[in-house]
This record gives sequence, structure tokens and C-alpha cells, in this order.
Amino acid sequence: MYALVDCNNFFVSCERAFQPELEGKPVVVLSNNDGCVVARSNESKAMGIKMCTPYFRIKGLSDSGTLIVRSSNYALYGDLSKRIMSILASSVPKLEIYSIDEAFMVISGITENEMIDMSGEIVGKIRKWVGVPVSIGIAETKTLAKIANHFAKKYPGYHGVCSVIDEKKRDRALALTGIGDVWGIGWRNAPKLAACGIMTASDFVSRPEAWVKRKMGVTGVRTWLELQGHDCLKENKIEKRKSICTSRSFAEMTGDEEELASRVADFAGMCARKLRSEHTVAYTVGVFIRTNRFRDDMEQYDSMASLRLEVPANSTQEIVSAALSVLRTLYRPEYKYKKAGVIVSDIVSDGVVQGAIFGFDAGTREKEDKLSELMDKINGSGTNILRLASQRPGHYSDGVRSEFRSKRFSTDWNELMEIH
DNA sequence: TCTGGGGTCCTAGGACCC
DNA sequence: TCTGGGGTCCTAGGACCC
Repeated sequence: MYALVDCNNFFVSCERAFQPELEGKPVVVLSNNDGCVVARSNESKAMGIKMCTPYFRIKGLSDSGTLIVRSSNYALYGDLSKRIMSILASSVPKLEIYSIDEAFMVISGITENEMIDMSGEIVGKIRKWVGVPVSIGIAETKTLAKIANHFAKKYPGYHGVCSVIDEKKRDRALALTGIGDVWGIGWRNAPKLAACGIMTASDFVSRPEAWVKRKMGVTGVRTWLELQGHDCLKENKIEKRKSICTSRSFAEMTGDEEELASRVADFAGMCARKLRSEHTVAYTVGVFIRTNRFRDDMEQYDSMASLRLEVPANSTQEIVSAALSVLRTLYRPEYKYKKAGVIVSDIVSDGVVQGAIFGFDAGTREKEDKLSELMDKINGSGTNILRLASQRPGHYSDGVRSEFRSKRFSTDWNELMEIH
């Protein structure tokens, strides 16, 4: 059995946990740079505000006080997520964390009813201890658990827990689920399927496998099987991540190469820190820069290139210097850039790196490791007090708009005290 | 004027090999 | 002048997810 725990309107619920006055009001949370809507309360959904609506389209509602807007506050969301996940981890033998606000509990050896009871207790506990409402969907496969979760959220009668283990209930759920709401069927495939007369999950499973294969490839077949109770997504590799990306849009476009370089150096430095915190090193350092795709009146450019290191690295100096040399090959002075990013990939555990291969100086490496370690210690989380000359002072996210951010209530004592 | 960030997997096509 | 069949690896782009 899988039980999918999914936080309701997670970012909004985190804001409400420390600002109870937001309860019952229409609230949205914006993406980085205050770009567009990434989370909505039920009240703002009811107003017809869609996911990914750019802020400037709802600014009127915000200014008039009809809609409450918050910038995203990842320090807060990440911390509350950690608390929720630790409650879940202590409740079941096996937990697969899927995203910041979702996790699959993997359970065997108990009955469906016992599972439902246990889930109800977990919902209550998280609400009481963390202050965030969650819903739980129970089924034999992850795709079905998603559907069950959807019902648990949608109908208050379920009190946050819905199971579709029972075959009759499952069939009814499939008939009531629009094809576009099925996990794994994206917005591109949904209309294609609708054109073939497939409107619900139930219509989809009634098609033959060969037809699904032809229309949607192997991933479609997996979804088709999952909906019928065949567990195809069970492999839970708790591997290291395969790539790490740090990127930001800029509040202001820039055409200046040195400005761009200092930002790319920052992103590279952040990637290096993420690698070190996971005790991994990367072979490949990639950089991308792009213009503002919404400006039809301006020339567009979007380019990416990467460089493979002979010896995988995680020191700030090495990753930054690689990223900057890639940037030099990408940069074109005739454009104005809106976004840049660094992606490190071909990641391996740092234990496997041998010092002196390919004539690499082991002594140099050791010095760099020590320096990186020291930088991590001094810099703590996010700040850039000790940095390379090529990096900008301050935080790598500076120059990103965040006009409506709430306090870092649960992680920053100084910010919390400011409100008292 | 203002439009996010961070991931994974699959596929098609090119380069290269025998 | 003719120009197969089978394989691997890499990359770019598409699609999906949160």
C-alpha cells in the first residue's frame, strides 16, 4: 500500500501557520523575483486566479486589498517541510520524500481500515504540531494514491483521508477523474487524448495497451498499468542527485559581461556549496544565459554550453573558474540578458576521487578543500561574507525582487524579534 | 514596465565503431 | 559505381513533475 501525504496549498499554509490573520482570506504566494503565482489558497482559487498568473495581472487586486500577496519565503517553507517529514518518518518504517510538500508512506502488513485510522491520526498530529493541513490518499500504486489524495482534498466528508484500495471504489474514482488530472498525463497529452474521445481515467484504461504505446510511448503505458493497480513506479533509488542547478532571473536586464560574470560566479559558488553539503563532486559544469523571452521587440538569445573537468570538483574556486570560462564562450555583447544559471552534473560521491590522477597536484587539492570548508563555516547559509574576488558581495539572490516576503519565523531569531 | 526555479526521464538523430 | 546491418555513446529537445 502507498499512502501519499500532500500538504494542502503548502506555501500558503506555511504563511498562515505564523500569520493566523490570513486564515479564511484569499492569499497567493509568488515565485522568485515576484514573478508569478505559484501557490493559492482555496479562496483565491475560487476567485478564479490561475496558477502561473504573472503578478502584474493581479496587482490591482493586491493594491485594493482584495487579494493578499506574499513573496516566496523558502527558509520558512523548507523548515516546516523538514518538521512534517520527520513526523512522517517516525510514523512509518519507509518514507519516500517526493518534493517539498509531498511524501509517499510505504506500508505493508496492516489492513486498509487500520491504514485509514493511522492516516487520520497523522493528519491531526501535523495540523496540531506544525500548523499545516495535509491530506492522505491510500492505494496500491502511486498514481492511484495521487487520485485518492485528490478526493481527500476535494471532499470535506473524507476528513483528509481517502482510500481507493477497494476495487469498486477505484473504478468509481477513475470514472470521476478527468484525464488531464491523472499524474503523468501532462497538459500536452490531455487534449490529444480528449480528441480521441478519452475524457476520464476510466476511458483511458479501457483502451488496449498497444494503442497507448503508440500514442504515448513507454511512459504512457506505465501510467496505464498504474491506474489498473500494477505498481510500476516502485523503484526507490535513494541515489545522489544527478544534477544541481542554481539560476535566477534578474530584476533588471543586463548586457554587461562583467556584471553577468559576477552573477554566474555566484551561481557557480552556490552549486559548489550544494555539492559539498551532499559530499559529492561533479565532472561537468554547464552555464546558460538567456534574454527576456517576453520582449518580442528585442533580439532573442538562449545558449548553453558545458565543460568537463578532468578531475571532478566541488571547490568554489574550481567550479567558479570553469563556469566563467564557459560563460566567455557564450557571451554576445549585442544582447540584454534576463536570466542566467549554472548546472553541475555527472555527480559522484566525493569519496571516490583520487588526488593525483592525471598529474593533478594532490597538495593543491587539499588546500582547496580546506579553504572551501572554511568558507562554508564562515558563510553559514546563503551569505557570501568570504568570497572570491569574482563573486559579488551579499547574497546570490540579491537583485531579485521580493517585495512581500514574510519573516523567517521559524529559522531567523532576529527577524522574528522584529515583529514584537 | 512587470512573466520562477529545480529536477527526472525518454527519444530522435548524429557520430562513430565493426 | 555500388553503398548493409548492427551496435554504442552522446547530445539536444521535449515532456513531465513539484
